[in-house]
Amino acid sequence: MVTIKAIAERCGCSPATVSKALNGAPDVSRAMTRRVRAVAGEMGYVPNAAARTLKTARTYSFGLLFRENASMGLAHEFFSLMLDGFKRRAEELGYDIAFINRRLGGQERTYTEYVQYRRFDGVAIITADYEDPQVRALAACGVPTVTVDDQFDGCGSVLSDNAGGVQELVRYVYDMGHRRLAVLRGDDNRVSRVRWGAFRHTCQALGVAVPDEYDLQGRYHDPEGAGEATRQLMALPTPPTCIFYPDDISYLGGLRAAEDMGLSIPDDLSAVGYDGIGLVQQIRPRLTTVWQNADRMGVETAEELARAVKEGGAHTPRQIVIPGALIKGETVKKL
Amino acid sequence: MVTIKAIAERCGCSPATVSKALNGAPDVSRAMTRRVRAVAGEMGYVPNAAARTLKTARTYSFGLLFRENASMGLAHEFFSLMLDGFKRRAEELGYDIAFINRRLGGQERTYTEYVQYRRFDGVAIITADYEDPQVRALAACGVPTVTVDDQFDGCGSVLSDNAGGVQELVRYVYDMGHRRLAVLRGDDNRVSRVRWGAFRHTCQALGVAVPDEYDLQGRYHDPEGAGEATRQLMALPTPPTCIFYPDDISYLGGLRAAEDMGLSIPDDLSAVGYDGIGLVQQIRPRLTTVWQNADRMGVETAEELARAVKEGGAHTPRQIVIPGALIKGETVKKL
DNA sequence: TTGTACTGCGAAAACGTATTCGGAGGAACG
DNA sequence: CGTTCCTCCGAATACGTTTTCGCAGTACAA
Repeated sequence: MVTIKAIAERCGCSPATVSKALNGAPDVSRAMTRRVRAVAGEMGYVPNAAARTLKTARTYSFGLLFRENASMGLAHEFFSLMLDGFKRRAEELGYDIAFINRRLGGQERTYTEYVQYRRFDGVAIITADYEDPQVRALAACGVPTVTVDDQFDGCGSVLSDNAGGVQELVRYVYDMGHRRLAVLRGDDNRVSRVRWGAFRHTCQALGVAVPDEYDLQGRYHDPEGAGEATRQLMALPTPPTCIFYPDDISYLGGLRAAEDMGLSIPDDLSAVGYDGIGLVQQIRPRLTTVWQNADRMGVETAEELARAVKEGGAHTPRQIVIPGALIKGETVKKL
Repeated sequence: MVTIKAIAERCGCSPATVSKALNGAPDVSRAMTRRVRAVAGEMGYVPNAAARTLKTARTYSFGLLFRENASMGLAHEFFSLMLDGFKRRAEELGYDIAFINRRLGGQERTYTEYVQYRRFDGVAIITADYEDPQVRALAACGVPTVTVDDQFDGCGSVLSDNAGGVQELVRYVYDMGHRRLAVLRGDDNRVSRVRWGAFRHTCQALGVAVPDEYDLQGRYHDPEGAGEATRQLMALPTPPTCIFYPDDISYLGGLRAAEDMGLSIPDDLSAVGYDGIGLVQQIRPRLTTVWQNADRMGVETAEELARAVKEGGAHTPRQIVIPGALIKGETVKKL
């Protein structure tokens, strides 16, 4: 490995001058700068990140925390698109991405300790379990942090406009003539509560009553559970005319269950999802759903994080809300 | 930030002793070791990765190269599941994961330079464009490397058993009575060539002739293209009885096209895919396809990489082939 | 001539850790 | 008592870089 010391010898100058020349310091002559850079180039010099970090206390890299014990994790298009956007924008801004562990030299440690060990400039918490005390500790440990789809004191956050999306979706279904609306909720977390609140609120504003038996607790990305819920709903004396599934994947379970019962979507039953997953849009009937702008959420996460790092203590964390878009498919029948 | 020097003062010993005690060196007494560790614990000591790396020339982290200009990239379940397995196993083995760029301090550099900059202990090339000269240079630069679904000299590799999978698939379709088999190929790369070769070879062994008009060049994960190909094939004077799509997602395009033409799968046309994506298995008719064990491929990649790092020059790179599994769905009709 | 200002460079220290080597002290042995 | 051996610890050095500060030299003005 060639070091600045070796370059200094070849150039007949000191290592200090080499360092300054390579970094474009003003107190080195143009001639010297050119010479140093030429020699560095021909010797194949590559700086040493560890040495640089040790000296400057900066790593130019972001730590990324993904939930671990999740059902889908990375395999969900929403999260992978967000990661893609985050990674792309962070790299444009000059930051690298590394995953955050809780393992450190064979031993189990906390996220916070790991982040201190690696000296990340900033931390993005993309889909962790926000109830986990370790996650909360990490968000509060002083390293610039941005959370996605949840909100902590002192941290920036990027939030999908779930309330707006649900409202638009409910209004659309209402406008199509539906009055008997059933909802299947996802796992209990902030996103679910926001969506459910928006659902109830919008229904109320429209004068639509939602009886208890139309309001079911379910899980995200659980086609089997959604199928079971669908059977249960359609067996009621007065079944709903439209079911709000917690997400596009769960809807697939509902679709299967409906077919098994001899019901056709949308002729016998209307249905909507949430997420706007590209793959699901490929199947017939095309699902009416709300598309979440996952890529842009990742991009905004990177930008907010970069701002937080750059501005340091002077930074005022922002709450960034990203709107989605209603996809009018073929699964809601005009009544 | 508390350093070993601070611990040394509190313990009344030297930094060297602290370092040795924390690392479990044999030449420090049990009593001293206990005391140092206790003090380190109560002072909240966390080692500094940069300093350690500078001294030891090891980072305990793997660089990960994902293709950049891909249509899907991370958003494909196959790759995200593989990444998940890779990450999980690597962390169990004590390695962290970071993405590989080609940006370094604002400037565009090569992958190789970036890897040298970060001093990764090993590199995994998961879905890069293997024709890219930069990728080939990285694989040849001396850092322990494992490639997935392609093979380079001197590097370990983890390969999906595409030949075996295709062969099993073709035989199954043949056994179901089909003799007019059409194939839509994916983008031109090693995997496609292996699959196509296995297809031709198996057909030949079974005495099935594949006319040129049954053999189409297409792309991966391209439902529109697959739909177009399907229309083209079904417009032939003697259309095929079964179409081999390059992957599960492309099949969805075929399914739509068939429905548009008033054809029912599998009654009027049989179809098979490749990948075994969970989401696609949720839809009716359930697709007959070959499931690839992406998680295990990721795990094996991590293990082979760890071996290569551990054994250093003495390591003999392995070719690890991971079998898939035929999923007998409902899209191939018994003739 | 003296004084002032600016330019271009280098010596040296520092970041936090791991490792080598030697020395002090004690125990065991002849 | 002298010798050898073992245990435990610390001084010193090195890893590669950045940064501060001072110095020499030159230019310019008074």
